[in-house]
Amino acid sequence: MNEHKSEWMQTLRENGYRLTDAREAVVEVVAGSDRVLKPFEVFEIARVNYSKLGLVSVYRTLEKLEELGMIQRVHQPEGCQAFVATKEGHHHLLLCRVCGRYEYFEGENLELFFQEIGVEKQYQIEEHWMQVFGVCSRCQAEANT
Amino acid sequence: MNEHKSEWMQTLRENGYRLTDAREAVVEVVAGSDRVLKPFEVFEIARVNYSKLGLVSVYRTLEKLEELGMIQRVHQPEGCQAFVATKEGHHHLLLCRVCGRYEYFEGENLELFFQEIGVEKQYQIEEHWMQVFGVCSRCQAEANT
DNA sequence: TTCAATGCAAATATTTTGCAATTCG
DNA sequence: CGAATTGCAAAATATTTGCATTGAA
Repeated sequence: MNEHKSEWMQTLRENGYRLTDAREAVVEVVAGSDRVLKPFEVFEIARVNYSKLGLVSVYRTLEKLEELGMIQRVHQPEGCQAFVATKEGHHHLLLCRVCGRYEYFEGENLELFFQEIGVEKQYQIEEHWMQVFGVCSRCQAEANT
Repeated sequence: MNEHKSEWMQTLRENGYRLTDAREAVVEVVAGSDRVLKPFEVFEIARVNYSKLGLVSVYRTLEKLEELGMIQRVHQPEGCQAFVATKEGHHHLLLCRVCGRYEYFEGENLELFFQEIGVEKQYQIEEHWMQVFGVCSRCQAEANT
């Protein structure tokens, strides 16, 4: 998972941001997670390794990571303040309602479909969000225990 | 648009809720709107006709309308605390980024597609969200003025 | 050495809760 | 009448901002 970490730190530097301990701590947690994380969760986890970390720096770092397209916001029934690492290209999210684990999937002709909707409804389409919720295999297995 | 109003009031009554002036004011605004509305916007608009209305009653009424499936929450880049009237069956939302106007569209084989994703990824699919953003024809026209 | 970045505390913004007064049925 | 609902004020949450201090380059 953490192939992302050095890459993200690199990108931050390239965009004129300094590489601080606080940023590294946040990047490490988010880049290395296979689950959706809320700012406060990132704070709690990152703080284990870097106790000086402040919650505000978590918010500020997440903001930059989102701005640079490394992470994206996830919308869930329980709230919309969680993030996941972005994947190259345009992909869609599949989320486990129980544990928050996530995966990406591709929607072949969806782009075309949305363009057609735009023509039909006379909207100039700009973007689309798609998320699918369910229970991942591990959580299904656990439920049967 | 306000074919909904009496229908919603009816449904509230059928579910054991009382028909109060506060509820009527909120229902009238949300049922009659062709745009996405935030709780505070509902409050401001509804208050014009019913000045005694409190913001808390708006929240509480919206909660009930959502619970009974008459309205649904909309997720947007700027926030996720807006609501629209629900449409029968499962439809997807097309939203104008500029004015907040909304329309529904149908996704023919999408259900099947999501089931397939579930099999492939071994997820037990429960629900999906899809929203498309763009600029509606009226706002496009205005931009050229 | 310089200025971006930090962490704290305080300020905002949003939503929820407690409660006495009101009102629907 | 009695219970559900209201609106206010206060509390709880979540996020942002101001600012003196720290630290990366």
